[in-house]
Amino acid sequence: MLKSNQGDTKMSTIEQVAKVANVSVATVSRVINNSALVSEKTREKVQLAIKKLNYEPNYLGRSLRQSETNMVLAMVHGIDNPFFSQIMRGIENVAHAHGVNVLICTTYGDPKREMHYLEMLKRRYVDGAILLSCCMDVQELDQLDENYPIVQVIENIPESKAVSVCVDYYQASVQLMEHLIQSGHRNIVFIHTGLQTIISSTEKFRAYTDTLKKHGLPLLSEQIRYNEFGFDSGKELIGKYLMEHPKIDAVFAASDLVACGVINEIEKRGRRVPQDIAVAGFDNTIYANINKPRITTVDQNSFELGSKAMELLFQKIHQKPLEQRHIQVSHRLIIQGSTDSHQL
Amino acid sequence: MLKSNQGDTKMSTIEQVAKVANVSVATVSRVINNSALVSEKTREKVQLAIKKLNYEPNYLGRSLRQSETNMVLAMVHGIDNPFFSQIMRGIENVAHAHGVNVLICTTYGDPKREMHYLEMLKRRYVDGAILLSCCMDVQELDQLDENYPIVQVIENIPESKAVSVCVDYYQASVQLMEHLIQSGHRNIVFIHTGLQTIISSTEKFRAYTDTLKKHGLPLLSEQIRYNEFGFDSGKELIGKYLMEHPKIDAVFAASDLVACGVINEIEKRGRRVPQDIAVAGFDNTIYANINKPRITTVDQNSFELGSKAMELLFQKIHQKPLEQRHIQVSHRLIIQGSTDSHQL
DNA sequence: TGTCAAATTGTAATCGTTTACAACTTTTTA
DNA sequence: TAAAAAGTTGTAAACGATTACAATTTGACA
Repeated sequence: MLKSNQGDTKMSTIEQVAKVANVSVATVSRVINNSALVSEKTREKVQLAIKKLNYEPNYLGRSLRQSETNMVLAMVHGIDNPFFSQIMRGIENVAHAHGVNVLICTTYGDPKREMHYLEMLKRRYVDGAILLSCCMDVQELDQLDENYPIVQVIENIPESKAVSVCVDYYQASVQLMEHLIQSGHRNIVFIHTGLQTIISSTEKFRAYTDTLKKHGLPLLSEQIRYNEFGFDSGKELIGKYLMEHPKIDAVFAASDLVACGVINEIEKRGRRVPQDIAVAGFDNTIYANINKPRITTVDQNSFELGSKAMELLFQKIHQKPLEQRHIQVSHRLIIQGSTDSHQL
Repeated sequence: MLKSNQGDTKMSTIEQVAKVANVSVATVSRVINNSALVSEKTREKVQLAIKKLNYEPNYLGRSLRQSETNMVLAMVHGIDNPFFSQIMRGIENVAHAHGVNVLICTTYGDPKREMHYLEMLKRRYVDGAILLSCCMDVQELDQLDENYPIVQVIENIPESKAVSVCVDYYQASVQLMEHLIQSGHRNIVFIHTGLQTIISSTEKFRAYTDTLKKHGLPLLSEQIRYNEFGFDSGKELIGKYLMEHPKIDAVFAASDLVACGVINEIEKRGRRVPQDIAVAGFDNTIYANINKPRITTVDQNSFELGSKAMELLFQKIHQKPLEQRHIQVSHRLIIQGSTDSHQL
């Protein structure tokens, strides 16, 4: 208990510790950073004083002097996406191994909030940032990248010069489309709910169109702008498509949660999944496994996405040359009941 | 573009701005904080210099001097709980209205990580902290509370003196239990997966036992220690209970995701929900609405939980006297298909 | 015992801000 | 026109740490 604080909660400083221990502040600093050679006797004296005053070094002073904070920022859209959560674990794992704290902040796709939090980077409150979502344009991003250590994960802007870590969305989506087509589906719709500027969306869409063309199948979806990744937008969009194209027999949804919404709406309208309409998602989150039937999806190796991104960020922070600017992580197609009735 | 940086990315300081504008640092500072009276002419001069040098004030210096950072910490178990996500929105809403940034950090129930992040509080990196989860003991929490501005939300330790914001878990759970009993269920099991020291768990359990006793019904569950809030632990636990008590006809699960797991396992074993076994969850998250059938649950008014908590934290930070130490937020029982076959 | 090197400790500058106070202008007032 | 008041600006001391560099102590050795 802090009895020695004599009722006063105010923090003690290195100077007070020095006074109590009857040494100089330099010596106290050396003890704290147990780096330099300090004699055992003085070390003990100082440590006693630190205990007595309940001293904790002030990071602001330290960081100001050393011009590094040992903190990094992770910017996400919202924190309720289990896929992001997995990536965060990868990021945190590597960061903590280096004694660095990870701070998460949420933008909800609002450029103002994004700017607000990015000021932490500009104003040296954190050493670098990992962007899991980004709502600025290419110019802004490039300008940021020129001046501060940043790394993009998953939701990157392809035209930007900034470093990024991703899976091969195109290949993964082609595989998924091929699976649907091989299962006999012909009228496939793509339900996509991210921003148009985002690679994870454009690449999926490109794979969708290319694969359909290759097989001479009808292209039912157009690239659409939409800002939500949710259950309800999935419901709404499939509803619209079912009106336009009643013959739909398969759906490629850009995320598992969207796929959940799609399935919910399809069943509400009296059609069966997968017998009448097959549905596939993306990300391999808990949603894909809670849903009945389980949803066919693409696993993105999210832990590795996160750890790789953090490693790259460290390299940028310490100004080490990067061997490659764009890292690709492997993916895996997981076929389950929502597209394969044998697995029900 | 930062051409004026003459290729050097290094940050410019207030001193350089002062030199370029041909004024003193004090004047520059006054312009930045547009507080004191500065003549229009010099203000323009200074702003020009700021633009020219692409100057951004260093928060570390400022915070060191002002001894406040305008940042607060929100400590959560993990970021993948949609319920937490809602609370965060409440917190952020109030914080941003005051120009304060919210930083989220995750502990995953690991006391070491918790301590690690709490150092940010002790070392003045943030002005205060909101704890949405906490794995320290009462003594540690009380000591923290004596010395730093903290507020607990939902997962609080009841014995602690620290301020907290919660719903009335006891009443809410009693309501839920009464609903189950009125629906004709007699063999009700409680599936609980938080730590024993946590009020949201103990209060639910207390309501469970009290209500059963009141109606002379058998008490099938014992308070158990368990550290996960997940789908799989729900499956595992209900599996165990079904072996011990095959006559179970209702389940009260401590969270929606656990309820999902429970339902999944029950159906896997060939029983129907709600006809054979009714299942209720807690928190009113997206999980409760994705599941088929939809899950009966308790809405906790999560946005208000968050905003109230942040308001309290501001009061503590600014050392304003608190009118009450414990704030209660209203809840609402939501009856859906998992306990009521009329709603299927 | 005196000398020198090694080990330990202290002094003071520094990081980038804010701000009390002093100093200097300009304007107002008698 | 001089004095007082009001409006600007500058000087220098904080904030709390780290770290060259200098100064001191210690111990070994001849």
